[in-house]
Amino acid sequence: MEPSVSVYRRLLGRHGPQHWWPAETPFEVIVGALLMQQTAWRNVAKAIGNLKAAGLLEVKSLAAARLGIIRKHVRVTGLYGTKPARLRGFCRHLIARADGDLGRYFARPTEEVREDLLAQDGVGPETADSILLYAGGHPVFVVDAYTIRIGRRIGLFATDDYNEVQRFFESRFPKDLAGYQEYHALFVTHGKEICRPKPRCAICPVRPDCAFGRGRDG
DNA sequence: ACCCAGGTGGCCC
DNA sequence: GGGCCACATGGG
Repeated sequence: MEPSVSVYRRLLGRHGPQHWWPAETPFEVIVGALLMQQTAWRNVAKAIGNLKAAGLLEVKSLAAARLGIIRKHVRVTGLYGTKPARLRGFCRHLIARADGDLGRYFARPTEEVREDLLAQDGVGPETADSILLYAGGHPVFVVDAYTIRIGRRIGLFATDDYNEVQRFFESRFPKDLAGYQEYHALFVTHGKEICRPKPRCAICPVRPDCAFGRGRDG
């Protein structure tokens, strides 16, 4: 059995369907992806709630808002020296590029949209792919720290290079939107719950209830 | 008082 | 092109 498939099945069996991304609209996915960087989802949820309450969870209003106002709402997610400008800059780009219409923005070949996303300040490979996969409906495999950590520990691959890991999955796992969405979500859920960055000590390096059984990871 | 979080961009070599 | 580092709040 193809390893990437069996790992997927084990994660699914262990955690169940995740139904990601947790957002109401594609625009919320984008805002969430930009705010998510290096913080906990709980804080992103608060920030999104703040923006929504202020009527700023919409392309044009956010594009027109003052940085200080945006900062006030997203401060809880940290890195507020950069996130507000990136958020607003991205919205302005959406307007310039597609009149703020996401359907129109995403209506191009995947690679073209991906290049456009990567050209935006604050949008690296993971953020771009998350947006493509969860907001744009483009089937790209999202790689994140958990994907790399877990994949390496269970011997799926040895690299820690984003593109290599992405190719690993895209060339083995069936190319399917729902499957990609679910797989990435499962990696994150498993990682948050079990796969710690560093072993705390030699005696209890990992949690024992990992879906991959004993061994090194968890 | 640490360590970590679903990264990214800027430096330095 | 790879290897650090700052960015900043909130929670364990």
